[in-house]
Amino acid sequence: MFALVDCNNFFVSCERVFNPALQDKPVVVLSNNDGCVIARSNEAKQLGIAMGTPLFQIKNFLEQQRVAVYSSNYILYGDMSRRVMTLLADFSSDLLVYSIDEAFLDLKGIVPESEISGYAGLIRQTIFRGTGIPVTVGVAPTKTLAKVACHFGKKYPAYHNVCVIDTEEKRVRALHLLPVEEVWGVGRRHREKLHRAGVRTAWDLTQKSEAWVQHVMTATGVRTWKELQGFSCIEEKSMDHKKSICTSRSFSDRGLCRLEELEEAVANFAAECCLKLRQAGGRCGGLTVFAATSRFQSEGMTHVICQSRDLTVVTNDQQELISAALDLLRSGWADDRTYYYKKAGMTVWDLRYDGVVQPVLFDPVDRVRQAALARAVEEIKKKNGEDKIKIAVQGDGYRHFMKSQHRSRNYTTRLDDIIEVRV
DNA sequence: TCTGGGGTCCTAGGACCC
DNA sequence: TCTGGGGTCCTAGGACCC
Repeated sequence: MFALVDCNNFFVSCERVFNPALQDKPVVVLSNNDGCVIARSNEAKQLGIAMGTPLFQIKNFLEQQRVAVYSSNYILYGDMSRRVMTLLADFSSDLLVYSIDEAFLDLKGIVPESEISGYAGLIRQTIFRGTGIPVTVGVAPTKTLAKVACHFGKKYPAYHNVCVIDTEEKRVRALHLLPVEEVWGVGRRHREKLHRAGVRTAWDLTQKSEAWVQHVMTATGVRTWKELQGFSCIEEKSMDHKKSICTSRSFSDRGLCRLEELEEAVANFAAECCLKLRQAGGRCGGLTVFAATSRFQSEGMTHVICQSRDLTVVTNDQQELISAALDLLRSGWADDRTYYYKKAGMTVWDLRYDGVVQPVLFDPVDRVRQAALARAVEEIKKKNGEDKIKIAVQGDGYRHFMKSQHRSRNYTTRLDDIIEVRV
């Protein structure tokens, strides 16, 4: 049996932990740049606020309804997530962190089937007491069915956020009640195709032949189809060994139009990628830099820069990555006219985690000096803080190009932001 | 005026090999 | 007029997830 533990309205719940006045009130959290709604409390959902709604479209409505609005605070959410996952690790040696707010636990051999419901309740209670975050636990023989269980655990209050699918009867009943588009792995495109074929519920999908599912939904769809029938076959890999790492941002207002501004942004993206790479203990064999005008820009005003490059020697050196990223940006820069770039970013790929570096005979880079410098910089950062030393081109202004007007404090990671309690 | 960020997997088709 | 057969590898694009 697998348990899926899913934090309820996670980003909103994080804000509520440190601001109890938000309890029972409508709350939304915005995407970076205060662009879209990406998390909603149940009260906000009841007001009809849809996931992904652009803020500007509902700004007045939010004010009228006295909805509390927060910019996203990923430092806070990331730290709260880490706390939740740390507690979860005590409940199974086989823990798979699936996203910032979800994890699968393999319960095989851990608890007898008759006690599973109680165990799930204990998980819920432990996480809430330890972090203040409410979670829902869904338990079933496959990960996809655990997702189904979790869905119903949230939907019906009588379950008290714990739902177990442990009999054939429960499985069949759950699948009949579940619209096919709610199934994990069925998105918008597949929903349309399935509806046209008369497939409305998860049960309907299981009644189709394997060949039909393979044709309509390819190999991933077949796995979903099997999982719904109770045959476990989705082997989610742990995210420790990512295949690529990306850092990207949108810019506020019209965007950036000068090369120097974009250079500053890209240098910071490269530095951020490098930090993530080092924290993961990896090196990369190549990189891509991109910048694009708004998706909503009228025709003729659009432009996309997207330049990639292999590295001759795998690296996680900050200077080298920043320098390579800037070369790529400049090589894609359009001189003929002015464009307003609304979004830019960088991806590193071909990641290696084995520490093996294959040298080349005529390497233009002095690796020994490079490593010595990187060590010195790292020491300074460790002693004085991550932001205390940087490459000059990173500048100090690029964050001003991004909007974040309703950010909460970093209650759990910054001493100056720690919460005060008066008695 | 304004519209997120970060990932994964699969497949078709092109390029190339002998 | 007519143009083989059997492979592998890579990549772009599509679909999905949170």
